[in-house]
Amino acid sequence: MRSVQDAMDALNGKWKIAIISSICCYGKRRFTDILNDVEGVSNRMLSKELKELEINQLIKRTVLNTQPITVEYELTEHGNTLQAIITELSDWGIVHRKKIVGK
Amino acid sequence: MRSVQDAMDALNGKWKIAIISSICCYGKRRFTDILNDVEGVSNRMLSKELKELEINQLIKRTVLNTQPITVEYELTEHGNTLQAIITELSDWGIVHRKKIVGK
DNA sequence: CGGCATCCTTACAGATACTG
DNA sequence: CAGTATCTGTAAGGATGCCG
Repeated sequence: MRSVQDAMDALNGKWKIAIISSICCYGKRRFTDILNDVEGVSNRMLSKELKELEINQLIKRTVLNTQPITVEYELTEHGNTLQAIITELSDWGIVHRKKIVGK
Repeated sequence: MRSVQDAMDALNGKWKIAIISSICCYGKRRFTDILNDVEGVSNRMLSKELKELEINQLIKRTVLNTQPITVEYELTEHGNTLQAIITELSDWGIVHRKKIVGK
């Protein structure tokens, strides 16, 4: 019961799922890349959501020693376990949309 | 991709999952019962979230012809399909909590 | 009993500009 | 490039009171 809330807390915010999907899809992904992948997100929000995902140990942030600096984001092992849930949510979302919007 | 967002939209708000869990757990549940089940929710919020759940055809609202009136809420067939997701979320939430808070 | 109306406070999030 | 800082509007949500 509380555990469901824990899970939702880790995924809340408008962009987290899209961000995870972007990173997951490419394996590794840079800040600006994600900014472009996720339609509508601002750098401010992206920064904030990435930070929260990192705190929750769903993604890993790596600073590369280049000039100018490059930052790579990738899913952690723990982050990867989300895939099953995302898939289920996606499946249900499709059914749900058909149900509500009509076929 | 959008479908995940559709699913999240249907489940957003602070209380929806708890409300669904309450109804689901008992089969049928009345307004005040849910108000007591879900710790911290106000009648204003409960009313609002129930309405949204009803619009999304996840719950069914039935007014009984008593004095004073009684209202019963129950999950629709469509609402019941959420159980799989809620279970998965719950499982993941438990793992996640262990991971973050530490065992 | 089961809400709705109102008021009010805070959290969320966009736009823009700036920094190492 | 990868963010931070600030400023601002909106919306979520709590408290309370009223009504059929």
